[in-house]
Amino acid sequence: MRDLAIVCDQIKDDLGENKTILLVCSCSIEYRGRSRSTIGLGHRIILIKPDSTLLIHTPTGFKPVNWMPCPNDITAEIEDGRIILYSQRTKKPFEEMRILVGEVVDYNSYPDLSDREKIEVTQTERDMQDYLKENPGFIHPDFRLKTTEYRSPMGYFDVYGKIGDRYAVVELKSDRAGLPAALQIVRYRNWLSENLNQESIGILIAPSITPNAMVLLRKEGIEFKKFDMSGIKHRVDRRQTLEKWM
Amino acid sequence: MRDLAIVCDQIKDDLGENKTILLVCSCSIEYRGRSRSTIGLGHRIILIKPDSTLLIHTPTGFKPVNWMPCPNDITAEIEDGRIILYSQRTKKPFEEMRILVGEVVDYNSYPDLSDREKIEVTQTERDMQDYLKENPGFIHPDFRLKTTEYRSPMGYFDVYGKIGDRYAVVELKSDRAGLPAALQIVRYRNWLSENLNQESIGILIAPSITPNAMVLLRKEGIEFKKFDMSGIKHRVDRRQTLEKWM
DNA sequence: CATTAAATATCGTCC
DNA sequence: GGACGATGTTTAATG
Repeated sequence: MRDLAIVCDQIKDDLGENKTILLVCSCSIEYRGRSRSTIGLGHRIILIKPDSTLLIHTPTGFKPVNWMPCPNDITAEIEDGRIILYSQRTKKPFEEMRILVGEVVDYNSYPDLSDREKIEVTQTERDMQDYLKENPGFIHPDFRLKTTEYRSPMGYFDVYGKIGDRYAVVELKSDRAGLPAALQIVRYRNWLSENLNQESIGILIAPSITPNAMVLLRKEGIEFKKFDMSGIKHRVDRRQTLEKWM
Repeated sequence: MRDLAIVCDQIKDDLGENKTILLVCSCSIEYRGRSRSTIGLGHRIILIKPDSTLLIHTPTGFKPVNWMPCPNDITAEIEDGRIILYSQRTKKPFEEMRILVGEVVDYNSYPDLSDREKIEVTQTERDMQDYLKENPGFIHPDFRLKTTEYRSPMGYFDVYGKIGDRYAVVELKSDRAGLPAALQIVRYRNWLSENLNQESIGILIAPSITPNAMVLLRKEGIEFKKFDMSGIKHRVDRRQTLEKWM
């Protein structure tokens, strides 16, 4: 059993020096802000980053059970013989969290963690867009691109152009297209037709589509084109061995 | 500097016993699956949970830079004098990750973390719905509830009922309503009108609304009602001091 | 298992 | 700072 006062002082010091903190302990938590939550005593892993990001993980699952995004102010105090961590968000919306620490299983802090690398992600919707800019024929043999990311009052058109003398709006999804995506492209196409006072074309491009969405597209006369993400060249292909970064 | 072989053996043992693992180290990471990513050497906090959830955090920000949801198989090996963690998801979609560990800053594992508590969250959309069931007059003095969560082919109606001799669909948002929410209620109302062959009513209820969304609602003749979440009684009010759980 | 929608979603980007 | 859309979203509920 660790001496709580010593651990608490350590936390205060580490918070003051913006160290990375890993506290394994039992605790109960109250949150108030965009919503409100409470959870009773249980073992948790508490991670506090140098930027003040606060994450509390239970022993299962992907999502933290509670958290506080940076920037926020974190304080540690002893109240009635127990360590209490309090965090308050320093920008809107107001949010606050109180962690009552029970048993301290382990405490560690790290002063000098540095990470200057940026993650590179490919096979995203942006890659589809880049590919289609260079290969407009995939959309339609006669497709001529006018612009991408056009901001209409109905939402953003991912791709916008002409097929023959008709205007066409193309909606992209990097994963399976569902009802919302189908309704989105219907809405865009209809708005375009009304706005230009001329029948227009809508096309939905995605790796796959749900049955309900496909039914709607057929009914509305909108084409679905399957797009195999794994077949495209990436913006930056960094799939080398990682040796060069070691 | 720790002996890598010993650390690697420790990891193997801890993985075999489903311990909670916290590895602070520099590493580079490759991911392949729904998308594809690489990131070069940098300090990271690697958390492996007893259920095999794998989270890798950089020293900044809320989201893990890479992760693998459970269930997945994790192995540790030494290759060319370096520890390599490899994770492969054991259900669809196929995903895999390779972590090349550089400097090991710290390694800890915990065998017996137990958490049987469930978090209770209030002030969510569900709370709005419960409130409106008990206070249908908030929607309209004459509103008569027929059902909630009605599954229409256009999507789920949060609240469905009648106002006088007209049918009404109500869409709820627990946070600020934007264009997508406005489009949703428009399409629900329109589907209802077409389907019943009778002009129907749509109402959007949320704490606030974006200007674009409001413009659309006005144009479509749909009412917006402001709902102050903090004013409602919660399903279960547990805002007591946390002492009783300690 | 697939579909659907919520979430304290977070994050980036553009206005 | 607000608004808007993508995300390797995850998670829970439902058929």
